[in-house]
Amino acid sequence: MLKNKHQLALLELLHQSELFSHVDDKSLEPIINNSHRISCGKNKYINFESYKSEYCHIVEQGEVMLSRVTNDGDTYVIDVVNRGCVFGITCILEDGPDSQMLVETIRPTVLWRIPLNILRKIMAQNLNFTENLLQMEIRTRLVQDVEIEHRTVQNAPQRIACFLLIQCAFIKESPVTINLPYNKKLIAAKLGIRQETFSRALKTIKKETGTKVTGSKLIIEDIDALKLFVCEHCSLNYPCQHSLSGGRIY
Amino acid sequence: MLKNKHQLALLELLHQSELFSHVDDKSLEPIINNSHRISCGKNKYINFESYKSEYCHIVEQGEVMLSRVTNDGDTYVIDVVNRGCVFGITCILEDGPDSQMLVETIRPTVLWRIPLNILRKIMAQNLNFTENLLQMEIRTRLVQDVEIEHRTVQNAPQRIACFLLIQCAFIKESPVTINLPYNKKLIAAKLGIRQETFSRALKTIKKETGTKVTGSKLIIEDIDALKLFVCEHCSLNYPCQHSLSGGRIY
DNA sequence: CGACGTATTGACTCGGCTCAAAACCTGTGG
DNA sequence: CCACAGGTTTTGAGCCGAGTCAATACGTCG
Repeated sequence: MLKNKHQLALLELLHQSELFSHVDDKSLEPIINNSHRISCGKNKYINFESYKSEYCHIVEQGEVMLSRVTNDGDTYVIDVVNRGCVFGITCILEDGPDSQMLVETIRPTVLWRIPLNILRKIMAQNLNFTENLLQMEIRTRLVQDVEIEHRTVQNAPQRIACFLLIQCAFIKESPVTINLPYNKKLIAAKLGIRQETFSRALKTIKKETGTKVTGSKLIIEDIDALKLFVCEHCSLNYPCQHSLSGGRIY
Repeated sequence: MLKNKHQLALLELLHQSELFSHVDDKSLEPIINNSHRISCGKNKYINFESYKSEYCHIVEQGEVMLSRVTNDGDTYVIDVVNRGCVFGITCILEDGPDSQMLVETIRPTVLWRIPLNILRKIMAQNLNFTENLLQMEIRTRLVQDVEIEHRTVQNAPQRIACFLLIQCAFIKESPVTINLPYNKKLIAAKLGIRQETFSRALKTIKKETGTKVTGSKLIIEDIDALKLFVCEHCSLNYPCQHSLSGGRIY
């Protein structure tokens, strides 16, 4: 089967993504042939109108915000995701509930719309895929569990510090230089705090842990000080594997 | 195979539970024969020492609190569960992360310890079971999602009111009389607030919605007033199915 | 009846929110 | 290269919800 360059990019994406990495090329074929490529600029809404969806999406490039909107207009940011992330898979099983997410690009983005019934066929034939999906679902649930814990027992500076530790992943030696992955208002929203509070809390972190901040660039002089600042107030131990490893699905 | 009365009770429990209800008796046989019955009083810890568990549990009767403990001793209540609930199934797949829950009975309780490798065998043979597990895992994750939303956008009286609405399930006509399922301190903990705040917030609900409170008995005079009080501040619509229907797993 | 656990109330503190203003950045066009 | 506009971030002042600690009231079970 002849493939164009977009389809080849999709194939590579599927190979790299955690959910599809163990599926053989033959089974991926129907996905390639039936998915729809969406390319759009920043601040666009995807799939907003349809709640009970027959599609899921995978991000090829760019960045996407997943959020929920209450009936009176408040929003809560579920997560901000990029290349390789799958969302909308919640309703892969018939008669399951849907997730009612609002999906908005925060920079120019390419993503693919995959019909769920294609995935259902793969499930029926491939126990590996189903188990992999289950594994990722479990992991996502655990991360959320920890998220609730943090919102219950941690204050704003601690939550931000935890976010920073996750940004510098498994790096062990100080100093570490990192760039914030998106703007501060969005990070704040993801952590469930206001940007003003974020700004002030960052100053607290600066003072307490000797971290340097210039714009969106941070220099963590002493990573152990950061760990001391936050990891005692958590049920996990650094490096908290399943918070770090990607591969969450929504 | 001759079964004793405890084993018969387990069989009945499995039949009624959402996770196992579609599994045929022949496949349930190994569960019956290899599970261990645990009967204990209130305020006992179950399975505390072993994090990376080879067992899951199902509650036959009584009530159990699932919680997490941070390194500095703070606790957060994940859920309070009773008959039919399965927990510890998080590590059903090898090399997955464990959930590190603290499990404590809050009244005299009977539960069964089921070896996970027995369930793995059922998974390998029974796609229905695996899909059912996946479905429940997805539903649990969605409930948690809504939980995070509520902790972000709702205040204490609203969260309590939501809890009350769930208690009276699908009942549509006022007035409704309900009994709180366990003591107020624990309800408060489950909602992520202090018992003093709970007490004061309940008074607010009384004033705002005309609900009557005497001890652990509540009379909701006007269920629409309660809905008005809380459901606008939520992304779901009453009756919010997947918050209500049981069958969460942990 | 007394004792112990549970629940409520009061007084106080404090973290994070709100609203408003100022400062800073970045890109654009003259 | 500068000026300006728009967006983002920081700072300030004040408020309010929920936490804390301590005292009191209530319930229930011996």
